[in-house]
Amino acid sequence: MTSRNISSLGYALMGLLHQKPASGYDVRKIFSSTSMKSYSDSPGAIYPALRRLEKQGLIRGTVEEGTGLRRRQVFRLTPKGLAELKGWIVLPVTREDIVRRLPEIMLRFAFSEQVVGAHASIGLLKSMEAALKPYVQSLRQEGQALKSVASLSGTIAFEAGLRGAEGLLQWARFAIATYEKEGKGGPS
Amino acid sequence: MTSRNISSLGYALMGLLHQKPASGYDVRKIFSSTSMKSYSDSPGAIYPALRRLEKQGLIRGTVEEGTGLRRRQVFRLTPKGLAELKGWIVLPVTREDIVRRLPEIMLRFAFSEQVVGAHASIGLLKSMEAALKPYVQSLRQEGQALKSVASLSGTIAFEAGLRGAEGLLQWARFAIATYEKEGKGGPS
DNA sequence: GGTGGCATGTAACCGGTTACATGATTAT
DNA sequence: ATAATCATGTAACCGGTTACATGCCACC
Repeated sequence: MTSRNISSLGYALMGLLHQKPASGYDVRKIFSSTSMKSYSDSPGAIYPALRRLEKQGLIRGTVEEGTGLRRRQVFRLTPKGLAELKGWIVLPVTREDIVRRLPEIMLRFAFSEQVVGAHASIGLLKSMEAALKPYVQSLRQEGQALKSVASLSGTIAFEAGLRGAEGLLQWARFAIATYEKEGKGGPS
Repeated sequence: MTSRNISSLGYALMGLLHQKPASGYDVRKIFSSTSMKSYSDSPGAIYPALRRLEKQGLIRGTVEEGTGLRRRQVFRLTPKGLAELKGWIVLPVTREDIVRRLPEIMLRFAFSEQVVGAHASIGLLKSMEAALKPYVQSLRQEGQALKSVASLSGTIAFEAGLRGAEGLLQWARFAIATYEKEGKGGPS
């Protein structure tokens, strides 16, 4: 049933609203001031996206009155929205995700612990690792073939992509180790 | 004069056509089979993009006949297209580029040597390094502030971004060193 | 009384995604 | 014959970008 016609921005908004109910303006400030700068803070993107989510029953906006300022509409995640958000987070990670939608994967991981729980975070990380391993492998092979035909700048640009993927794999392993250490010594 | 209404895909196409004249189908194969998988190989994206470039006089298509197959239209970069491509490649790198358009920057670098020359490659790398240094700096600061308020998965996700930026900075320095070594010992 | 920040919105434009369609040639 | 591959295209849809518009409040 989980309707999959929600953009990356839509999920980012739902994740934020799960942490804390907020207005469109609040969200814009978060996007422009924190490390979520990769998302647009333009009103032309955010307000329509909030309306769409509301129309789908995933969030609900209530007008706050009497605060002295102009009317402010605060949005909250609905139970349906929470279910949708959870479903999105626990999706398995494909190679296609790694190649073309890495920021979205990172967003899913960033939200995972608060929204679904630490077990989901570990699950996501292992899924990422599983997708990354053969990907790095294939990149290394492709790199060998490339060296003989491409320009120096082409080869070095490819090297950046390879290093990025290798670094990501190392990061995933470090993250898994961190979580599993946490699980043993930490709170039940 | 350089018209800046060209999408990232448009420049990718021009870069490929500079290396070697090709048909839309050729380009689709390149996108789907090489490390340029981050670009879409869908005909609905590529053929209209080629038409747009042709309408702007940046590329020119000629129909190849008599090869036995169906008609094949091979596109070539025009002088105007080459100038546009060069202008795009040597643009300075901004922080905004790093945060939101990194793949495009990498594409510019990959093409730089063949299209403009090694001096342009070095210029791009130094521009990247200059943009990256303060960016990594600010990320580190933000990371400190984040640790106390975010969830573990949030903190670790941020760490991935930080490592990525640090790795990129190291890569840029390695690339600069490679080019400068090359310049001394290599061919005039 | 004007500037700047708070807060929300809309409309035009553009380009990528998806899906469908077509026709020719080569291999089985 | 017919399936697969070569090769090109189009149309609907959707959402992000850009730019503009509005109105309230606080402060100087």
